[in-house]
Amino acid sequence: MNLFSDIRALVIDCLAALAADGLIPAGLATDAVSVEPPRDAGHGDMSTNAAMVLAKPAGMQPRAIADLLVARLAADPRITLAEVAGPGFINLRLAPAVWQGVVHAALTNPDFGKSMLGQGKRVNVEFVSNNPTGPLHVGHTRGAVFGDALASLLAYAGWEVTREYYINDGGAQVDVLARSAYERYREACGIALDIPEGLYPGDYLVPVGEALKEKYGDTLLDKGEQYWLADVREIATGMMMDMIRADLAQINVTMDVFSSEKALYGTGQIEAAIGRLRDLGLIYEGTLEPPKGMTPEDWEPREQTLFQSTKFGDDLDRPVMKSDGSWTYFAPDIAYHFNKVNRGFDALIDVFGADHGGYVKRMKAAVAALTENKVPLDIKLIQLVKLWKGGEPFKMSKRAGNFVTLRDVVDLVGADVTRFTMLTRKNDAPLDFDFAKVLEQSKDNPVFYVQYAHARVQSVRRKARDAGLDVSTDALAKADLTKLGHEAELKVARQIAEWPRLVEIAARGNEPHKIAFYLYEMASDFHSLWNRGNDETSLRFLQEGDAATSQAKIALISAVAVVISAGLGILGVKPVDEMR
RNA sequence: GCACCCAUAGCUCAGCUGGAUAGAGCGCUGCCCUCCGAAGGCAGAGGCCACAAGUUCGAAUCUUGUUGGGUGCACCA
Repeated sequence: MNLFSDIRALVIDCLAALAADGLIPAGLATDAVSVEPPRDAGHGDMSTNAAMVLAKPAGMQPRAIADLLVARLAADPRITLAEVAGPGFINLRLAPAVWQGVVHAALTNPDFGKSMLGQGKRVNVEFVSNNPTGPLHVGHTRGAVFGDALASLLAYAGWEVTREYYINDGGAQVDVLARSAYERYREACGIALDIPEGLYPGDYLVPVGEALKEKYGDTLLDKGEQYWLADVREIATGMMMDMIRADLAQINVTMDVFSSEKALYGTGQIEAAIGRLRDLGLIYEGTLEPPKGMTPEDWEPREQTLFQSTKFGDDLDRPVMKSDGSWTYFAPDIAYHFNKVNRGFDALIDVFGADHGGYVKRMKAAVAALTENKVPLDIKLIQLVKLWKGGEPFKMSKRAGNFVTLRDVVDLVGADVTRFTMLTRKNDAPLDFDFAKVLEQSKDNPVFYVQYAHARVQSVRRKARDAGLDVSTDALAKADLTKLGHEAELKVARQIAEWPRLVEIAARGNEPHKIAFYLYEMASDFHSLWNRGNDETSLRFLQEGDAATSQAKIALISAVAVVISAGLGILGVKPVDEMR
């Protein structure tokens, strides 16, 4: 159900009919024909650029095509007015019944807004994916919220989505974790704590130490790490992953799949992935030039096994094997992406922190090479979150680790506010998060404003029901929407009609923030329509006309609530029914 | 030195993959209540879309260059 694609289909049909009649050349490409809401509502409900984009290939004046097209379009019952304007736009005015149909559909069709854009294809969204060495902090939170909302958006737009977490447990930092946990184990055994430089000091490892004490007693004391490192690493990473899962649960993020980097070793998958690149002639032994302008101090030329990523748009070829013969971090990453491809995904999305920007080209190059450009990889970079409180930079009271964790944020403002706020910016723009402002009950706080709109609709419905109006879905579905005619009401109807289209636009660009902005606009349109004071006066306003009019009004605002609820659902925010 | 991201109203930011006179909120100015929710409403001022070329019917949007800010740049993940 997308009014804009319906009307676009109509335009295309009319063009075909004109071609069939020999009035315009046959076989013109119509890809560039679009139907959009005009910027200025005074221009009509919709406008199409068809005449302008076809003028050149048809070898005709835009005006001539437009005149022909207008005549055809006007014959459709949905169109009440079609006229040529400006350089060749065709502005369309739609019949009231069309808008009523939209409101009706929003109320009665549970799939209103959903799209088949994804055609049921499988997409893998990989996000968070941080090292299992500690709790999630604010930066991870933004990535988590973004990835989760993006996944929901794509699901809503017709993709089959897998949410995936890649556990970076193969590198040196999990050894550091194990050593840090061992210090906590000693502490649990009654030995004074003295954490060496370079280890993780966070007190979140205290329970790990205790668990180790529980399991091993004091048998690990005074033993070299060759005796305990592997076991302690296993237990510590396991507990860290439990903690991370619990952190994610705090903001209602649930992963479908956890993949482990470590688990790739020894399976032959890395060798297979690199082998495939080698078969493609993209692996060679070579020596890289030092980067100009900033040669590292310890630079020495060394021969490495390199992947020819420059063939796929990277700036340098990248090492997959160190000079000592072990894999670089890039190799398992290639294997992991190959693994995802082999699991049958039609598209891959990675959500990275902005500090991994330098990694994007090589990863895309690897996937492009492995799949011969068949499986697209989109990488979304998440910019930093700056924390504030009432306009002042926010500092957490000192805790172990000295960073603000996901739990800190959720404790202060709750999961819903956290999620919505994190989505009020494009992923590639820095985000200001002000603990005071996000809780403010005012118009310039989008979270509140949207929730308030939803709550207000529910409140009006309750009051109307108590006053004896039938507000059941059945009754509203039959409401006579021709009673709606005020400009503010039409504006709301137009905004509702925009919803399915916006979903597709947001999904096409992997941009969930557009949902948040849309919801704010929807709320704003609703509030200006319903500027009738409190619920009591709202009710009186409702009852001003006859019962049919009242019902039409309720139908309209109920449709607003349906759309807001759907949008919040994508963002992973629970709509509220009552403001406190 | 190279690459990536960013640059839009005084402030914080949208801007629909190229559309018409560039939008919103806050702030500012003026009006509307002063008994029912002002958490409002109406109106207004405010712009060289960083700069310069190019592409075409048409550019904030695409290309190239310049300036200014952020990030990252070989055996760390």
